[in-house]
Amino acid sequence: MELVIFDLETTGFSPRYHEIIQIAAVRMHHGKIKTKECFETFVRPKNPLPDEISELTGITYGDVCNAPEPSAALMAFSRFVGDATLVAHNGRCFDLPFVRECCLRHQLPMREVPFIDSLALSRLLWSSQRCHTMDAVIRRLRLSHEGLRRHDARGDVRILAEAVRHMWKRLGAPPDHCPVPLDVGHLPR
DNA sequence: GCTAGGCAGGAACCCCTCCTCCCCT
Repeated sequence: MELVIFDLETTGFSPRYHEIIQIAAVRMHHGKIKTKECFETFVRPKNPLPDEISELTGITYGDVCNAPEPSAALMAFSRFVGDATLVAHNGRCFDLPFVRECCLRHQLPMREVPFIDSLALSRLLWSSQRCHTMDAVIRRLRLSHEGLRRHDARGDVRILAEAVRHMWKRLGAPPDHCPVPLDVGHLPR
């Protein structure tokens, strides 16, 4: 099973009012993380970066001012994904709606892509726990994020890939059998 | 300064519905 673990940084929580400013992804093949097969791009927003977003993510105007426009960035991301299954943390309610809204806004034709929400892996693994944030998952798995910046998509996606690998293993699922039902997302064609 | 929305779990109630919280930047 070929997985592409991805993460977005945005200017806020609402796909309708906010914009994607960074996309990062890493490929996982048969349960092995391919650290050299990664995708990273900043995305140029139409509106100025809010100060609190720069503080949170470390992303500055200098990072995004000459970055690809959203449609070019998403098309490149879609080519990187290919026929793989997408994975994101809370992607069903956050990352995928942002991608879909961006496609609609830029009138990009879309294709369906299989998708796994790592939130579902966490809820299945620690069903008695209420908190399933990325930080909680990292803490429970005792993962180190030394040298990786949280809230930078490049750092988050590497931590998430490790987390997915561990949760998958702990759930006792073989690398080619997803332990939770597959969902569907959209990417530009 | 505002902004989403589907899910899980609990209360109240006997099987659903409603409510609140969660989760992402």
